[in-house]
Amino acid sequence: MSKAETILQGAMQEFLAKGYSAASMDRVAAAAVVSKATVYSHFGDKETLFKALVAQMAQQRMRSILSRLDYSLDPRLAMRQLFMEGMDDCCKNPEFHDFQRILIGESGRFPDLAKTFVIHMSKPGIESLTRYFERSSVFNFPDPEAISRIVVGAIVHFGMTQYVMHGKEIIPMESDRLVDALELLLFNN
Amino acid sequence: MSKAETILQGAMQEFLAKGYSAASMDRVAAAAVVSKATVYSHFGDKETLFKALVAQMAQQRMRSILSRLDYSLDPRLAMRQLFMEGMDDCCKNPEFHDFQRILIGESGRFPDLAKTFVIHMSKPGIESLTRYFERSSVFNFPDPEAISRIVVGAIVHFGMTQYVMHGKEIIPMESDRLVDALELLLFNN
DNA sequence: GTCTATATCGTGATAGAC
DNA sequence: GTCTATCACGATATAGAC
Repeated sequence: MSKAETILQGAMQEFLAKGYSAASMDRVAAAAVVSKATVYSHFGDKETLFKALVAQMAQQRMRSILSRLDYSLDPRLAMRQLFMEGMDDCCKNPEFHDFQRILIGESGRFPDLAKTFVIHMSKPGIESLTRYFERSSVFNFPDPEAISRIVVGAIVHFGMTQYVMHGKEIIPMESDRLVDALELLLFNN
Repeated sequence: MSKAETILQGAMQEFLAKGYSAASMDRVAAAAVVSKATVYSHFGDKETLFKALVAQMAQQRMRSILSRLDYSLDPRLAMRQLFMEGMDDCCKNPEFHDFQRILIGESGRFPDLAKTFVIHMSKPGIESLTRYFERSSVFNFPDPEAISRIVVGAIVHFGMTQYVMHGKEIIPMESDRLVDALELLLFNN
């Protein structure tokens, strides 16, 4: 593994755990088992390192979201499968929870990072589902993109409330119930 | 205005703009036009001040969410009105965007604050809409609470993507389209 | 390229006068 | 209760030896 990769890995630990401002370059170096000067020679400063890290994480996540839709399956099954996988992504992945925390938390001071996330994750996700609605003869939505947004929003927000915001015990709900309800709405029972 | 209120107002400025870690007690004192020692004499330390501030903001927001549902209206109109108001809350309110950023951003290190938000805002919102679904004879959802979550999630996530995450220009969409689509799904045409 | 050692500054928090 | 002045610390960033 190259030194730059090692540093990024150390940075991931530190930034995901502490957020941008509270993260310490000392601890980044320590986690990467490298001197602090080495960190600064590879990435110019804290902000640059942070942006490189987020770009890398977004890229990794992007792969997993593409070509999730199986056009050969029965639409009802294809949707169920997609919703389930989306739920797992949003719910069973503590590292992704931290990623959301830091991205949203810093979206005020790092708007470009937030936009990168929207461009590489939200947009492709919404668009591929929209295309599926348009192409499948089962659906006849007057505004497929709006429906797509409702579906994605419902799933993402569920993971957000239950896990990122620790609402799991306060307003408990099995993710299957949300998937069933989505199916009911989309297929009109 | 009492000194405690003055301090909280200064703290709001600083914390909403910078987040928890990057916020400076010096600047809080400066914004409140008070000495730093005065801040510390009223609120013991930075963490306590932060929690007091979030509690106050949550309480203020809570009021606006209660009793939003008009049972005397035609369900279709009542829903439209509710969705529109929810959209405005989530979209047209920069201060709320910052509030979401900080709450979510710090939900890892301040889980109690996140839970407070869920208890006082998410839960009542979802429950009151669920009750409406249950009581209105127009709807016959097998799982009203799940439907309620879909609706709330779709609206909150829309504001999140378009405004908090600056996706407005990247994946543009009028909020009316989402409201129309929600109506279509709920009323089954 | 990588290290050790250091410069410089802003931070949270407090002591003590009034 | 409120101020001024200050402390001890850890932060980002860099200089210079190897």
